[in-house]
Formats: sequence, C-alpha cells, structure tokens
Amino acid sequence: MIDGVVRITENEWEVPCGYIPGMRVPGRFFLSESLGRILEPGALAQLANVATLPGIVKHALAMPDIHWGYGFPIGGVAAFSLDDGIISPGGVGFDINCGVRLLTTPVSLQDINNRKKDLIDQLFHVVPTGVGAKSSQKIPSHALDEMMIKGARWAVENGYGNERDLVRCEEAGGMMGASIKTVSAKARQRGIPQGGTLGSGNHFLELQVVREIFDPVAAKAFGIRDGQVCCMIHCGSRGLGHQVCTDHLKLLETATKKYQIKLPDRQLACAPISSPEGRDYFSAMASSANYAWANRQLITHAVREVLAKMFGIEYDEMPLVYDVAHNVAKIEEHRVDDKRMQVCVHRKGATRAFGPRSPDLPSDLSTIGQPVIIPGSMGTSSYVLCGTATAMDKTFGSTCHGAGRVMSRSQAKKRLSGKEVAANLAKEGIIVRAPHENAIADEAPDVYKPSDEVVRVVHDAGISRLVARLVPVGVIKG
DNA sequence: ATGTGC
Repeated sequence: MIDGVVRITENEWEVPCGYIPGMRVPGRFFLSESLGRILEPGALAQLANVATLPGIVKHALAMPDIHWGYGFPIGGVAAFSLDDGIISPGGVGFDINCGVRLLTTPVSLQDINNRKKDLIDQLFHVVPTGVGAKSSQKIPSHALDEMMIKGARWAVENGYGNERDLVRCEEAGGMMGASIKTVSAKARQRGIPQGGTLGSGNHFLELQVVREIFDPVAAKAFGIRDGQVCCMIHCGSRGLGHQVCTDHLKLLETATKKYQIKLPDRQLACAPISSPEGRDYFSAMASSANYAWANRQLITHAVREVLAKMFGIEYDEMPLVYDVAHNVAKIEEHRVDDKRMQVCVHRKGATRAFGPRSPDLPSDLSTIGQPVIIPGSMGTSSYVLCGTATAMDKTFGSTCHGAGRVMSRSQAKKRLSGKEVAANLAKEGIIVRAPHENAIADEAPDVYKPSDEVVRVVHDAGISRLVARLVPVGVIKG
C-alpha cells in the first residue's frame, strides 16, 4: 500500500519500528485497499510519531476512518503505562468527549411522514444550534460545577432524564477524577450558557429509520427493530472543552520541556501521567467529558418532550440505546504481553467497543457486548455495531467513530453550495435545517469517506460486529 | 471542534 508498511491480514497493516527513528512500538492500522487509496501520508506519519511517545504499550493504532489531526491522527488509539507513560491533549482532541447517542422511539416512518417538516422545525426550535449557540433550557450558572463532576447524572437528578439513561452511557455518563479546580475561569464562562446546545461543524441531530438488521439477537437486546424511527445526537463539550484543551496544551508545552520529553512534533505536547501537570490535564479533561455527557442528556430531554407531545407517547417509550465518547482518555485495564495492566487509553476519533463480559457494560448486555454507535455523513447510513473479544485483544477495545473527512471544509465550501446540497437531499426525502446555508456545504455527503466501507472494514477485521443500519429522514446541522 | 485567523 505504502512503502515500508507491512500487510498483517486482509485489512490490517503494520508500520514497523524502523519506519521513523525513535519508535518504541510498531504502528497498526485497519484499512481496505480502496480506503488506502485516499489515505493521507501525513496521517500515517502522525501514527508513527505517536509510537515514539514515552510509555506507549503494544501498538500505536489507527482505525479505517484515519485522517490528519492535531498531533495525533483522528481515528487514533494509543495506550500508555501508568508508571512511565504520558498523557497528551493531542491524543484526545479539542472537542473533549465529542460523542454520539441513539434514542429509539415507538413510532414508524409512516407515523411521521406527513409531519416531518413540523417535527424537524420543532426540534430545531428547542435544540440551539450553530457557533456560539446559547441554552434554551434555564440552567443556573451554579449548576456548572455539578455538571462537570456528575455528568449526565446531574441532568437526571434535575429532571432531564431517567436512571436507565445512565446505565446506557459509557462510564454511566460521568467519569471519575474530575476536578473543577483545574478548569479555568474562561472555560467555565464559556460553558455556563452552552448547556443543551448542539454546536456546529459535524455536530448534528438526526431522525433516522432502521432499515436493515444484521444481528437480530444483538438488535433485540439493544432495543432496536426494523422500521423504527430513532434519533441520533452528535455533539460534545462546546466552548468549555475547547478552552480546557487550549489552556492545558499551553501548560503541557512547558511540562514537555521540564520533563525533557523529546517529541517529533510539538503538537504532541504531553506530560507524565503521574506528574502534577499530567494529573491536572486528566482532571480538566474528565470535567469537560462530564459536561459533554450532561449536554447530550439535556438535548435528549428536549427531543423527548417534543416527540411525546407530537405523537402522544410516554417519555419512557424513548429509551437510550447507548451513548459513546469519541474523544477521551481513560484509565482502563487491558491485557498487554499476557499480563493484565492499567493503562491510559487515548481515543481520538475512535469509539470504545468493549466485548462481552467487559466491565462497565449494563448487566443485560454482558453476554452481548457494548453497543457501538457509528454516525454516517448527512444523507448516508449510520450503523449500530457491537464490541467484540477481538477488539479487546487487538485495539484496547476500540473501533472506528464515523466516516472521516476526505475534503477540507474550505475546499468543500468552494466546490459545493449549501442550497444545492440541501436540494439533493430533499429529493431523497431528507429534510435539512441549519442556522445558515453555508453550514450545509462543508458537511455534504461527498466530503466524507463512505461510511459503509469504513464499517465493513471494522466488521471484517472483527474489531466490532454489524448489528443494524439506519437511514436519515431529517437532520439538524450546526 | 472553536465567541472559526498571530
């Protein structure tokens, strides 16, 4: 595929240790030959760079939606020893705990067909959308601390959801280790008015219908059935997480020098996990991750209220399938060289995909595995998959997170008009609403890798298993 | 991703 890269299996490739100087472990990535033709050499170089970081164990990994990012590639997974390993904001990303959740409903496409526009309009009205969007729900500023410590639990305790929602979130919707002292006043100021807002870019709220079931047993366990209308919510920690990343990058650039860590790229700024600087970043990141879970829970509540009123259904008839984080670092136990060890797993544009009998799974899914929610791009299919034992073995229980860009935002804006993109989607019966027309062009289906190909690779490689396919019927873009 | 660029 690329000089110096070794094929391991059909869809699995190795970047050997000699690829660039200083690699401590090999790189491994999952890719089909057709996706290989659009692989950016820069992203592969970034994967090799990650392999040079202190304390990295096993492999620097990349999923088939790999593309170039800040320091680490997006679609990257890397685990570091707690003894001599580092933690790096570049391995998490600017939008801390950007993630996605899927709600099911008891209604079918026929039930909504003649009210689709009204439904999308109402959802657009209750979920503030776009750059700098402010909350419509009245969230007092003193609630921010609790959001950062408790995550989605704060929302549930305040009437924005139910206990079952928490069981259906990774980490029960709230990570341990958050500390509000490590979050700057500026980050807090940005977070206070943004609870329950969608944001912009690739963030969206989408009504979908289940079109295909691949694994009936898992689908039933996840509460998914053919023809059912679902709602997928994709958003993150908004300005708060962004500010935390910016603040701590600066602190960790200093720490990199202080601890004499040699880096092939300064965007890999990091500190030992055990250092005060590393621990502070972890706490601030966990606080932001929890804010993002609270945020998705607030949006969920707003969506349920609209659907309940419009279709006369009960709140409890719209259960959460699952909520996954795409951008986060977590302390987990994994098997490395036949020993079980605690590692700090960085997932950046990658999804946790824990296999059967893993910790943190809801008890009724223990024999099945973790639900994995993979959004498509506007107008293309989204997928529900299931975590596997192979993922535990090969990727620290991780899989892809979505389609992955093939065209930059600026390039897309030059080539495509938002109006045209919306009109093309309308022909397929997909309604798009956005605060501005130009928010549509750079998220057009053609600017993303084909999601079905990305998902096929992770399924064939065995690092997750196909459960269901959903198609869009209406979408709100930031 | 982001009160969207030093």
